[in-house]
Amino acid sequence: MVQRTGSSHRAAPEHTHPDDVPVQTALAALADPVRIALVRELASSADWSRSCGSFDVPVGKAALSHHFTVLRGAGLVEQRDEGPRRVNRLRKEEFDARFPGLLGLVLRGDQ
Amino acid sequence: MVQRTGSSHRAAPEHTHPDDVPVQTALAALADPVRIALVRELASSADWSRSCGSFDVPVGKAALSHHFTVLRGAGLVEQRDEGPRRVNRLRKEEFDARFPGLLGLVLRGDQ
DNA sequence: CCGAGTGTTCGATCCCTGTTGAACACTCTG
DNA sequence: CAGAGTGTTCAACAGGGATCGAACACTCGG
Repeated sequence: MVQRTGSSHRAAPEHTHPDDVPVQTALAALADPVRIALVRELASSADWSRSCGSFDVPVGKAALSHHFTVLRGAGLVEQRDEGPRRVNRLRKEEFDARFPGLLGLVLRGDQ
Repeated sequence: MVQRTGSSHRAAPEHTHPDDVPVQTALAALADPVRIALVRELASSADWSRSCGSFDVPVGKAALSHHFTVLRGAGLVEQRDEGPRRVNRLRKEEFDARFPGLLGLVLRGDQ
């Protein structure tokens, strides 16, 4: 069996590199409880191991899809299609190179 | 003549120490163009040298007053009454101790 | 004591963002 | 090819935040 992981007929999600993200956009993306939860949960998981629906947040899938769009637009998350689901990866290195320390502040989690 | 600087009959503004500020609040406070402008302009001025009305932002004084309330609530700004006006100080050290690097990211100003 | 200057508060408005349910699109399995 | 699972898009809605003008409070200088 061939592993066609990554070559779907679906439109690939649009990504924004952290280098192209204004500070204000990055801050706004992280100034939301649901997205903070997503980023934290994502940080404590292996890359590409979590599909969008696998997160423990109290919102429907429509809102969830919206939040991932925001995270992508802020250069925080990279997504890839794997069969029927869309798996995620936190862009730690790239984002930290652009905004040193910012991600760390959010992940610290001391309120 | 006596310098009564600081002892007015006006209610002193309520301040929040950065240590008591949640990350989300700090991020939300900085995720606004007007407040970013205020913080930047404040950073390039001497402490207590700027009154609220002396900032170059395109909003009326009602909105301006609101923004300073938000900045105080995020532990970013300290205010003191000097006669008829309220002068400001950016809480660089305290805020940076609580959120290392965050203020620096905003002050960098590379979009 | 009056007036100018400064800042806050209040009410109203507007817009943006987060949310939902429903419909749709795509993938894989039987 | 039907159906289950996953995620996006759409229209609609609600809530919050930013904004303004007006009224008010306070300080200082004539």
